[in-house]
Amino acid sequence: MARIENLNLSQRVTNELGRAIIAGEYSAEAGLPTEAQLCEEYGISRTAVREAVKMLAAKGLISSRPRQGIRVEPAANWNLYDTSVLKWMLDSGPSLLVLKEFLQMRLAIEPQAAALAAEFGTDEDIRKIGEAVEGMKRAAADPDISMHEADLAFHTSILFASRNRFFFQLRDFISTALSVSIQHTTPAKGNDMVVAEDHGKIYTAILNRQPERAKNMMTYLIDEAMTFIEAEIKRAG
Amino acid sequence: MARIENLNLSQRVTNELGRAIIAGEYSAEAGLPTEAQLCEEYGISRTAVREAVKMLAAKGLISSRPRQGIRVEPAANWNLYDTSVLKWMLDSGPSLLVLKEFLQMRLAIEPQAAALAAEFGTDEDIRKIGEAVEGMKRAAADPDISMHEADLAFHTSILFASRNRFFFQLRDFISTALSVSIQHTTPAKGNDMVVAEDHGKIYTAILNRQPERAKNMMTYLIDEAMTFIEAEIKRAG
DNA sequence: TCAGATTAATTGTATTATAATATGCCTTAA
DNA sequence: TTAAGGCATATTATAATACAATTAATCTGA
Repeated sequence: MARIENLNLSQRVTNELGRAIIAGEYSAEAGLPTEAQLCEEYGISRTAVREAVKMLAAKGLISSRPRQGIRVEPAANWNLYDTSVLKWMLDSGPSLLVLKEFLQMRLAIEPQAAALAAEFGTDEDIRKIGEAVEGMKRAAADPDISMHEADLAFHTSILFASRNRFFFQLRDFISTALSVSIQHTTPAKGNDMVVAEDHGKIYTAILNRQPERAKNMMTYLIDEAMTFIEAEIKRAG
Repeated sequence: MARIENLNLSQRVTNELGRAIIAGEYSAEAGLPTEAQLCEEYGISRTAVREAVKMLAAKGLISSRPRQGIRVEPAANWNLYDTSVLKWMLDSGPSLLVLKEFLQMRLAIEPQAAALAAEFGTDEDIRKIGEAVEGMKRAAADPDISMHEADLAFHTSILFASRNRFFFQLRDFISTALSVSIQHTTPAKGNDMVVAEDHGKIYTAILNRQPERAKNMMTYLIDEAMTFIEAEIKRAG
């Protein structure tokens, strides 16, 4: 197995197996090879294999029992809010369908997060949102600055400002969804300033402690992307 | 360690350590004991300890590196959407604050899920929602039947009907949030029929394919609980 | 035909040994 | 005195082996 990055052996095996499971390379009926077979296949010790199996089990992908072997759990049990699981999912091809599901989730989470930010965010929290908006405006004006990064910072800062750990916990999920979304919806870099200003309106609403307005502005923002994607889905048939 | 249920050794150690970490029994600075110390403390082999450590690491609670030992990860990295993690959190005392956070999340997720169910749920999906409502009505009329169970079935069936795997994935989270909510908000069993009928209105809206109405009805339902909790928080000071 | 015992396959746990990693100390030279 | 580099050391990472526990499948006997 190629040594990639700083990951240790069991982590690399976890990645490889996780990816394969989600890609559907092991059926739910047949399950995975036995520990012994995996040892041989990867040329590693049982220790490493077992640790990988435990990590995947902890993420809900598999379960293992004596005599029965290692089984693939139903996809409904996979912890999709685990960063690794999400990554493996996207490795298997981010279809337009998944993108739509992402946007449906964002439409639930982010407007509510914006409202909570307006209600409960500290001044410092809100200042950070403002900084992100400034970053987006600079990026819109200067092609050398990354718009994507500032965009992520904006959405993450709102989740943080919601002062609700369950919302903030979704930052990786939202970031991933946003990134995938951007890949599909950004045709030209012409309207970057318009986008930045739309984000600015959300910031202003939060700054002025207007939860409903912040929520509506955020809904609008995500709905725009949704409209775009639905058109694309229709075109793709 | 007491042998509880069918869990094997490493799973029991995982539970015990997970609970302790979330209860704050190990500081982020000091971290956990070394593997060797944990072996001695629990009287088990390093194999079992390491597998527990790997599982907790997979859930974002800890990380371990050579020479450095086992560190507690910042709480922001804990995967709160993992069923076990959520359980350990509640073991450490479900405060009114957590309850409020739960309701804020439900207010984001469930109305949107109801709207999606009205738009995309299959007839079979919606039939199941109807069954859950019937179950609630029976429970409201007959004190021998569990209202709680039917209530959970209702909310879960809507998540399923959303036809979005990310919403359905939250069924454990929502169920937990709902259970905690019920423990706090159900004083008497007098208004059970009213509650069942409120749920029935959501079902009817979904059945009639009225996403906006379904969303609003669900928002109303959860807002009721939120109002109750906010009053309780104010009273508790 | 069925209940119960037996067998065998697989994971679960323990033990020991060695390797890899990273921290902090120690040495050395500028 | 201080900074760079190497060395010792603590801890996890990996491997190998042995045996125990679990459970599915098979066999046995009435």
